[in-house]
Amino acid sequence: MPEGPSIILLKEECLPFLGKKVIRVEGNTKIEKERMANKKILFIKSWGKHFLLGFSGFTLKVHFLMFGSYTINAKKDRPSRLSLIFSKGEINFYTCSVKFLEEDLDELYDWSADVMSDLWDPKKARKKLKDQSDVMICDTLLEQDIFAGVGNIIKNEVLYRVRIHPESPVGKIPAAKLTSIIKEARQYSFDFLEWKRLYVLRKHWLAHNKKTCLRCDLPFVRKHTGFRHRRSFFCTNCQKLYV
DNA sequence: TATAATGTTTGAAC
DNA sequence: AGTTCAAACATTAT
Repeated sequence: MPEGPSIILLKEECLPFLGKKVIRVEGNTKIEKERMANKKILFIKSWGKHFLLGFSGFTLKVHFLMFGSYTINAKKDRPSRLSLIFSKGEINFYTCSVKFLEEDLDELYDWSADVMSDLWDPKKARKKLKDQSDVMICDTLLEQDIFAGVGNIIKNEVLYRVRIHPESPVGKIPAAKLTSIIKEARQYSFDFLEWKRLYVLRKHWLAHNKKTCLRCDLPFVRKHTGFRHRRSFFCTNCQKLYV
Protein backbone atom coordinates (compact mmCIF):
# COMPACT_ATOMS: atom_id res chain seq x y z
CA MET A 1 0.00 0.00 0.00
CA PRO A 2 2.65 2.61 0.83
CA GLU A 3 4.81 4.86 -1.40
CA GLY A 4 3.84 8.47 -1.93
CA PRO A 5 1.60 8.15 -5.02
CA SER A 6 -0.70 5.70 -3.24
CA ILE A 7 -1.23 8.27 -0.50
CA ILE A 8 -2.24 10.82 -3.14
CA LEU A 9 -4.97 8.43 -4.28
CA LEU A 10 -6.11 8.01 -0.67
CA LYS A 11 -6.35 11.78 -0.33
CA GLU A 12 -8.52 11.94 -3.42
CA GLU A 13 -10.79 9.20 -2.12
CA CYS A 14 -11.20 11.02 1.18
CA LEU A 15 -12.13 14.34 -0.42
CA PRO A 16 -15.89 13.73 0.06
CA PHE A 17 -15.27 13.81 3.82
CA LEU A 18 -13.51 17.17 3.84
CA GLY A 19 -15.43 19.54 6.11
CA LYS A 20 -17.61 16.68 7.38
CA LYS A 21 -18.02 15.77 11.02
CA VAL A 22 -16.86 12.48 12.49
CA ILE A 23 -19.88 11.17 14.37
CA ARG A 24 -18.32 7.98 15.71
CA VAL A 25 -14.85 6.47 16.11
CA GLU A 26 -13.92 2.79 16.30
CA GLY A 27 -10.82 0.63 16.11
CA ASN A 28 -8.22 -1.20 18.15
CA THR A 29 -5.70 1.64 18.29
CA LYS A 30 -4.49 2.65 21.73
CA ILE A 31 -4.44 6.37 20.97
CA GLU A 32 -7.14 8.60 22.45
CA LYS A 33 -9.30 8.23 19.38
CA GLU A 34 -12.39 9.70 21.02
CA ARG A 35 -10.95 13.16 20.68
CA MET A 36 -11.90 13.02 17.00
CA ALA A 37 -15.59 12.37 17.74
CA ASN A 38 -17.88 15.24 16.82
CA LYS A 39 -15.05 17.09 15.13
CA LYS A 40 -14.81 18.14 11.52
CA ILE A 41 -12.09 17.26 9.04
CA LEU A 42 -10.47 20.62 8.40
CA PHE A 43 -7.87 19.54 5.87
CA ILE A 44 -6.51 16.48 4.11
CA LYS A 45 -2.78 16.54 3.46
CA SER A 46 0.14 14.24 2.95
CA TRP A 47 3.88 14.31 3.28
CA GLY A 48 5.61 11.46 1.53
CA LYS A 49 4.02 8.32 2.93
CA HIS A 50 2.30 10.17 5.76
CA PHE A 51 -1.46 10.67 5.43
CA LEU A 52 -2.66 13.64 7.46
CA LEU A 53 -6.17 14.53 8.58
CA GLY A 54 -6.54 17.92 10.20
CA PHE A 55 -8.82 18.53 13.18
CA SER A 56 -9.22 21.62 15.27
CA GLY A 57 -6.06 21.75 17.39
CA PHE A 58 -4.38 18.54 16.24
CA THR A 59 -3.67 16.31 13.25
CA LEU A 60 -4.12 12.58 12.75
CA LYS A 61 -1.14 10.95 11.06
CA VAL A 62 -1.54 7.55 9.42
CA HIS A 63 1.44 5.56 8.20
CA PHE A 64 0.75 2.28 6.42
CA LEU A 65 4.17 0.75 6.88
CA MET A 66 4.55 -2.46 4.89
CA PHE A 67 1.12 -4.06 5.22
CA GLY A 68 -1.30 -1.26 5.91
CA SER A 69 -4.51 -0.82 3.96
CA TYR A 70 -7.76 1.12 4.01
CA THR A 71 -11.33 0.94 2.81
CA ILE A 72 -13.77 3.74 2.09
CA ASN A 73 -17.45 3.01 2.70
CA ALA A 74 -16.73 -0.70 3.10
CA LYS A 75 -15.42 -2.95 5.83
CA LYS A 76 -12.86 -5.70 5.84
CA ASP A 77 -13.49 -9.00 7.57
CA ARG A 78 -11.29 -8.11 10.53
CA PRO A 79 -10.95 -5.39 13.15
CA SER A 80 -9.80 -2.01 11.97
CA ARG A 81 -6.97 -0.10 13.58
CA LEU A 82 -9.10 3.03 13.27
CA SER A 83 -12.49 3.80 11.75
CA LEU A 84 -13.88 7.27 11.24
CA ILE A 85 -17.62 7.15 10.78
CA PHE A 86 -19.54 10.03 9.26
CA SER A 87 -23.27 10.57 8.91
CA LYS A 88 -22.81 9.37 5.37
CA GLY A 89 -19.91 7.00 4.84
CA GLU A 90 -16.79 5.89 6.67
CA ILE A 91 -13.02 5.56 6.40
CA ASN A 92 -11.37 2.41 7.78
CA PHE A 93 -7.64 1.99 8.36
CA TYR A 94 -6.08 -1.45 8.88
CA THR A 95 -2.70 -2.61 10.23
CA CYS A 96 -1.17 0.80 10.15
CA SER A 97 0.46 3.20 12.57
CA VAL A 98 -1.79 6.03 13.77
CA LYS A 99 -0.61 8.97 15.83
CA PHE A 100 -1.69 12.44 16.80
CA LEU A 101 0.50 15.40 15.95
CA GLU A 102 0.12 18.39 18.20
CA GLU A 103 2.60 20.66 16.46
CA ASP A 104 2.12 22.99 13.56
CA LEU A 105 2.73 20.85 10.47
CA ASP A 106 4.95 23.50 8.90
CA GLU A 107 7.37 23.03 11.79
CA LEU A 108 7.28 19.28 11.48
CA TYR A 109 7.55 18.78 7.74
CA ASP A 110 9.85 20.00 5.03
CA TRP A 111 7.30 20.09 2.22
CA SER A 112 10.00 20.67 -0.36
CA ALA A 113 11.27 17.14 0.30
CA ASP A 114 8.02 15.49 -0.82
CA VAL A 115 8.39 14.28 -4.40
CA MET A 116 4.63 14.51 -4.92
CA SER A 117 4.32 18.05 -3.57
CA ASP A 118 3.87 21.26 -5.55
CA LEU A 119 6.60 22.55 -3.27
CA TRP A 120 9.08 19.81 -4.24
CA ASP A 121 12.49 21.39 -4.67
CA PRO A 122 15.04 19.36 -6.64
CA LYS A 123 17.80 21.82 -5.82
CA LYS A 124 17.35 21.19 -2.11
CA ALA A 125 17.48 17.46 -2.74
CA ARG A 126 20.71 17.98 -4.59
CA LYS A 127 22.17 19.93 -1.66
CA LYS A 128 21.20 17.23 0.81
CA LEU A 129 22.87 14.62 -1.39
CA LYS A 130 26.15 16.48 -1.06
CA ASP A 131 26.41 15.26 2.53
CA GLN A 132 25.83 11.67 1.44
CA SER A 133 28.74 11.14 -0.90
CA ASP A 134 29.76 7.79 0.63
CA VAL A 135 26.22 6.43 0.73
CA MET A 136 24.97 4.17 -2.05
CA ILE A 137 22.31 5.70 -4.27
CA CYS A 138 19.96 2.79 -3.45
CA ASP A 139 19.97 3.99 0.16
CA THR A 140 19.71 7.74 -0.44
CA LEU A 141 16.71 7.31 -2.73
CA LEU A 142 14.89 5.76 0.21
CA GLU A 143 15.91 8.56 2.55
CA GLN A 144 12.61 10.22 3.43
CA ASP A 145 14.23 13.50 4.46
CA ILE A 146 15.47 13.82 0.88
CA PHE A 147 12.93 11.91 -1.23
CA ALA A 148 9.80 11.70 0.91
CA GLY A 149 7.37 9.27 -0.68
CA VAL A 150 9.92 7.22 -2.59
CA GLY A 151 9.78 3.53 -1.70
CA ASN A 152 11.50 0.41 -2.91
CA ILE A 153 9.49 0.01 -6.10
CA ILE A 154 10.10 3.60 -7.16
CA LYS A 155 13.77 3.22 -6.27
CA ASN A 156 14.24 0.22 -8.53
CA GLU A 157 12.32 1.74 -11.41
CA VAL A 158 14.12 5.08 -11.23
CA LEU A 159 17.57 3.48 -11.22
CA TYR A 160 16.67 1.28 -14.16
CA ARG A 161 15.29 4.23 -16.13
CA VAL A 162 18.42 6.31 -15.62
CA ARG A 163 20.70 3.27 -16.08
CA ILE A 164 22.57 3.56 -12.82
CA HIS A 165 23.74 0.67 -10.67
CA PRO A 166 22.10 0.82 -7.22
CA GLU A 167 25.41 0.30 -5.42
CA SER A 168 27.02 3.43 -6.85
CA PRO A 169 28.07 5.80 -4.06
CA VAL A 170 26.40 9.19 -4.51
CA GLY A 171 29.74 11.01 -4.59
CA LYS A 172 30.94 8.99 -7.57
CA ILE A 173 27.93 9.64 -9.75
CA PRO A 174 28.51 12.38 -12.36
CA ALA A 175 26.61 15.62 -11.73
CA ALA A 176 24.44 15.30 -14.83
CA LYS A 177 23.46 11.77 -13.82
CA LEU A 178 22.53 12.89 -10.32
CA THR A 179 20.33 15.53 -11.84
CA SER A 180 18.54 12.91 -13.90
CA ILE A 181 18.02 10.69 -10.85
CA ILE A 182 16.42 13.55 -8.92
CA LYS A 183 14.23 14.45 -11.89
CA GLU A 184 13.20 10.86 -12.46
CA ALA A 185 12.37 10.30 -8.78
CA ARG A 186 9.56 12.80 -9.23
CA GLN A 187 8.64 11.90 -12.80
CA TYR A 188 8.36 8.16 -12.12
CA SER A 189 6.33 8.86 -8.98
CA PHE A 190 3.74 10.65 -11.11
CA ASP A 191 3.78 7.86 -13.69
CA PHE A 192 3.26 5.44 -10.79
CA LEU A 193 0.28 7.54 -9.65
CA GLU A 194 -1.46 7.49 -13.00
CA TRP A 195 -0.78 3.79 -13.60
CA LYS A 196 -1.98 2.86 -10.15
CA ARG A 197 -5.11 4.94 -10.66
CA LEU A 198 -5.87 2.82 -13.73
CA TYR A 199 -4.92 -0.46 -12.00
CA VAL A 200 -2.11 -1.03 -14.49
CA LEU A 201 0.88 -0.27 -12.27
CA ARG A 202 2.39 -3.74 -12.18
CA LYS A 203 2.40 -4.27 -15.88
CA HIS A 204 4.49 -1.15 -16.29
CA TRP A 205 7.27 -2.36 -14.01
CA LEU A 206 10.50 -2.59 -15.98
CA ALA A 207 12.77 -3.71 -13.15
CA HIS A 208 10.95 -4.37 -9.91
CA ASN A 209 10.31 -8.10 -9.52
CA LYS A 210 11.46 -8.71 -13.09
CA LYS A 211 13.66 -11.61 -14.13
CA THR A 212 15.11 -10.32 -17.37
CA CYS A 213 16.29 -6.98 -18.66
CA LEU A 214 14.12 -6.01 -21.59
CA ARG A 215 16.88 -3.87 -23.04
CA CYS A 216 19.47 -6.58 -23.45
CA ASP A 217 17.68 -9.77 -22.45
CA LEU A 218 20.24 -10.65 -19.78
CA PRO A 219 19.01 -11.83 -16.38
CA PHE A 220 18.51 -9.22 -13.67
CA VAL A 221 20.61 -9.33 -10.55
CA ARG A 222 18.42 -9.61 -7.48
CA LYS A 223 20.27 -8.52 -4.37
CA HIS A 224 19.72 -6.88 -1.01
CA THR A 225 21.83 -3.76 -1.33
CA GLY A 226 23.15 -0.97 0.86
CA PHE A 227 22.85 -0.52 4.58
CA ARG A 228 19.09 -0.80 4.35
CA HIS A 229 19.31 -4.27 2.81
CA ARG A 230 16.33 -3.63 0.57
CA ARG A 231 15.76 -5.62 -2.60
CA SER A 232 17.35 -4.27 -5.72
CA PHE A 233 16.70 -5.57 -9.22
CA PHE A 234 19.24 -4.41 -11.74
CA CYS A 235 21.06 -5.20 -14.96
CA THR A 236 24.83 -5.03 -14.66
CA ASN A 237 25.04 -4.65 -18.42
CA CYS A 238 22.71 -1.66 -18.73
CA GLN A 239 23.14 0.04 -15.36
CA LYS A 240 26.53 1.60 -14.82
CA LEU A 241 28.35 1.16 -11.55
CA TYR A 242 30.30 4.29 -10.65
CA VAL A 243 33.11 3.61 -8.20
C1' DT B 1 2.89 -24.22 3.08
C1' DA B 2 6.66 -21.36 4.09
C1' DT B 3 8.74 -17.39 2.82
C1' DA B 4 9.47 -12.78 1.99
C1' DA B 5 8.04 -8.27 0.97
C1' DT B 6 5.65 -1.33 -1.55
C1' DG B 7 8.39 0.40 5.90
C1' DT B 8 9.56 2.67 10.20
C1' DT B 9 10.35 3.03 15.12
C1' DT B 10 12.30 1.42 19.20
C1' DG B 11 15.57 -0.01 22.17
C1' DA B 12 19.31 -3.29 23.07
C1' DA B 13 24.03 -4.10 22.10
C1' DC B 14 28.37 -2.67 21.08
C1' DA C 1 27.73 8.66 24.29
C1' DG C 2 27.14 7.71 19.73
C1' DT C 3 26.35 4.31 16.31
C1' DT C 4 24.49 -0.02 14.58
C1' DC C 5 21.30 -3.43 14.12
C1' DA C 6 17.69 -6.69 15.12
C1' DA C 7 12.98 -7.02 16.73
C1' DA C 8 8.46 -5.79 16.41
C1' DC C 9 4.43 -4.83 13.88
C1' DA C 10 1.17 -8.35 10.98
C1' DT C 11 -1.02 -9.16 5.68
C1' DT C 12 -0.75 -11.20 1.35
C1' DA C 13 1.12 -13.01 -2.91
C1' DT C 14 3.96 -16.47 -4.68
